[in-house]
Amino acid sequence: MCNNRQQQKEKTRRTIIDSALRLLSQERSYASLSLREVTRTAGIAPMSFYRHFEDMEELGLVLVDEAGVSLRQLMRKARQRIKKKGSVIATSVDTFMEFISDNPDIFRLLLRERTGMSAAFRKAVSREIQFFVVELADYIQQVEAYPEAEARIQAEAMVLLVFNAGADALDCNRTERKQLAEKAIMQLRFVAKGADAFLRNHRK
Amino acid sequence: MCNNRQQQKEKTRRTIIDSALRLLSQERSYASLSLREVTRTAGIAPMSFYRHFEDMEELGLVLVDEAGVSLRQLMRKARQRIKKKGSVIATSVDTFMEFISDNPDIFRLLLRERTGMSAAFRKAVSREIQFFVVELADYIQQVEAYPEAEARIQAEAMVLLVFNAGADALDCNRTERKQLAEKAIMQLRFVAKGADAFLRNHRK
DNA sequence: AATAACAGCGTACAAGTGTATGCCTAAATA
DNA sequence: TATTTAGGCATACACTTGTACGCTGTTATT
Repeated sequence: MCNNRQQQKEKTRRTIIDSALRLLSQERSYASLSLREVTRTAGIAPMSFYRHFEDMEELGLVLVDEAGVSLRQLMRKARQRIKKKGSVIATSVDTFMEFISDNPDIFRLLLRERTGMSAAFRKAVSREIQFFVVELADYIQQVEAYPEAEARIQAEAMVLLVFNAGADALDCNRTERKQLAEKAIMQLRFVAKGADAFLRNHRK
Repeated sequence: MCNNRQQQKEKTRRTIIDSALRLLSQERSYASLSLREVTRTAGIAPMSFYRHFEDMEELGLVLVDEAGVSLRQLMRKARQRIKKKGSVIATSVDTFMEFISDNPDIFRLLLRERTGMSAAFRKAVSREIQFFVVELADYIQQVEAYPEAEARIQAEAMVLLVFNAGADALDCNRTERKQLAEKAIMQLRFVAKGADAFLRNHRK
């Protein structure tokens, strides 16, 4: 019965992960976190870190994975809401902003560290964001019947705008956040309407 | 005649600045640069740094200023070209990409470190980028006669898209860069056309 | 010509870092 | 019950970091 053992290990593993996230939630870049600092706030000895992760880099990639899971939850939630309510754009942006309010730490990792860091890290982050883009591009292709390439380009623009609004919103209060959301919604409408007009013109 | 003295000082000051930029051009975030590392590549003693800058932070802000100067040069060049050639969007994006090719180090600072770093740093960077936004918003207001708020929102979207393309282009070869430019151009056209259609609709 | 200013250097130190080694103890296996 | 396994810890080592102090030698001022 190797249960108690594994449970304990998993528990301290989570402690490490949560500690890193907590440190990240202050104004810190992941690159500036030291192994010792993480173990210190986790309440374990520095060397114990290696029983769970090879590197700080490996921990970082795990954090990105966690963020990816959250992102997919977010997509699911947005889809559900869109089915009920009408406006796709407004619903999506609001859902996104709500998620940022609820668990800001994990989003900070993706949003603020999308650039910087090591190449492996950047690659992992952009991979997670690509899920968003592909999903949205599929949706656009399906609903609007655009060519794949144009749908993709439109989706990339929209995701970029939303994520940027999210990054700005991270350190804002509720009312500022609302303004940012409205701005993003308008920008997305520009893109959507523009793509529509543009492709309608060029379709023959 | 206090000239030779000042000249020499200015010279090593530049050496420090250039060394920092050179280090930045590799895959490094500014926050990860150490004072000693900068002085080492500059070929001076660590303590000599303090004869020129208070801090690494102060050096960082100087670098941002330098980048700001480059940005304004870029704007001037783009305006000149627009007067001669036609397409505003394509000319602007191409000019931007050309500038990134010519002096990538200074742009890396703005593009890649737009987020992250200290609050003072982020503020300085976004201030420089705001110049771009304001300039573009003015242009839009003037040419298209949009309300100020909408012109601003449109300008922010466009600048974000261009800068993002620039950031992606930093580590690309010529042909990839060309593709990114084309993508950005299309995205900007979406925004421009969309804003047009949107505001035409709502103007009654 | 005498003096002040000052850019730059070498040394030194305290604090922080990653990690190698080896021990301890409780759980898992035999 | 005896033995192995493995998570966790303390110690230790070799670095790197920022910066305080005092000294140079050259330049600028008087």
